[in-house]
Amino acid sequence: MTAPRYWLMKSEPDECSIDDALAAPDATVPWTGVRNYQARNFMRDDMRVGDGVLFYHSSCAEPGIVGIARVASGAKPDLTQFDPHSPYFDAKSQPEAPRWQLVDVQALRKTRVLGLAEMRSVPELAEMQVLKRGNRLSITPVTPQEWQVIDCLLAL
DNA sequence: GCCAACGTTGGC
DNA sequence: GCCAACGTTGGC
Repeated sequence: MTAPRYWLMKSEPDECSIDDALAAPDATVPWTGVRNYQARNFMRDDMRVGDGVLFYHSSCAEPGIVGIARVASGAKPDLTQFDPHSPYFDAKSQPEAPRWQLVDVQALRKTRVLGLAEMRSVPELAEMQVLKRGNRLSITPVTPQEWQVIDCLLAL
């Protein structure tokens, strides 16, 4: 597959909000906690440093896109998988063969909240994976066209 | 390899 | 809190 250049990445604001990311050193955070193979594969196989990221808040009062970020590193092991005290601990993952990988994400700017209802109201965004019924994937590719439309909407 | 049961995600 | 949708597990 050709590497997409744009992504949407979900984060629960209770865990890591756009404000948390912007407040981190270099505004950069490791994208910990992904425990789904499809999402992991996107990070491991398809992301490149500099790819555009739509920072999305999920499981919260106002779900939606809340900021613009970029992929800031290549894939590396998610260390929380080896930490017995972490909720993301995976007893079946061996340090010699880490099962879960992550990338660093650098927040670039906070935007207004582009909520799901508004996204659904835009025909050009109808095919976005995050809007598909039953979608649960925490990382999804975004087309250049979708990126451009969202960029315009965020400027409003 | 099938598939039922179970656990999780996440909007509402 | 509800519940639809989906992924994973494990018995067979």
